[in-house]
Amino acid sequence: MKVNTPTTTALYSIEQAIKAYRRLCNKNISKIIEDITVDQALILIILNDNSSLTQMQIGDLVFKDYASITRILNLMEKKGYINKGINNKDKRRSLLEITTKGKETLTILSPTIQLNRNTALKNITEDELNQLYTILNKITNNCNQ
Amino acid sequence: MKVNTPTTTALYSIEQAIKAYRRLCNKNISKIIEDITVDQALILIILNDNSSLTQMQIGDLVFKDYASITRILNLMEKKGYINKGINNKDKRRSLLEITTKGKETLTILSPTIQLNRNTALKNITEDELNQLYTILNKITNNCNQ
DNA sequence: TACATTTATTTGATATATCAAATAAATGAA
DNA sequence: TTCATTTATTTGATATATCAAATAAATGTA
Repeated sequence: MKVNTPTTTALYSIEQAIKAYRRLCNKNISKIIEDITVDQALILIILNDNSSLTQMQIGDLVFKDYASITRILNLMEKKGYINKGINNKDKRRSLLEITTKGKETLTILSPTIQLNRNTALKNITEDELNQLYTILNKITNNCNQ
Repeated sequence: MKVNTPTTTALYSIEQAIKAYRRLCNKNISKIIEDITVDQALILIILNDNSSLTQMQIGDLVFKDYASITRILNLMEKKGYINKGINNKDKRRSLLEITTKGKETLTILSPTIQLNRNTALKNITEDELNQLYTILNKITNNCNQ
């Protein structure tokens, strides 16, 4: 395969890393809580830390299409992790809040989420993390021009 | 949002970068060829450069589940980009080959694929690419332990 | 050879990704 | 106020992701 130039391997390795990380997260999370996905857990964290976010804001935070957010939130409501009402100040918007079950789930998952991050970043220095962050941001900006 | 430690931002930025890159690729590719996706184009490149790969090998190369490979290849065959026969040496395996249409498509797409890579990596030095590659590989290995 | 095990691919079920179009509420301008 | 435009969310259609289970061919072993 002719994919061994720095250009191609770098982009290739991004895909590889994120998939390995997601697999790890999914595996460890589903060991603890059966019916929640990594994406749903992340949204739960966001809803727990921030009040009165719109679905669009959530989508922007997690880099997901608004259509995906609609569907993910519907599933999360069906499973009792969140409540979805209507914002009376602006009836186009929904009013999202985490339920008690959602908060409890976060408490239970919290060590696993931390473990996943630590596992992924084992033996990587803070310097390297900053480099990584800087370079990836350049790529993101380049792509979003 | 409390996601501003180096640990979290780094992992977060991987997701962000790969999504931005995929969006860019999809947008530019679909401008040229209507009915092909980035994933399909990548598999086409691989099939063009390598003969007699199994579906599992392709899956390993592009970090995809074998079930996904089955479905993607079926779509690609339906659209005439590849032929899928049976390997008579081992009848469990399929015999994959790129069609003339597939090769022509690659020729047409080749400049766009190169442009996408160059766009994404504009103003990033080879040193940085190597750093990126090294760090991401560490993450991948950490996750796959 | 006969049977258990392994390997390659497929299928089913469910979740997410993406684009386009639809819906409905809010806003701006005449 | 009225109508066009913008904004937030939803829906439809199709592609991909993921796990588990099914299928069928190949291989190993008694």
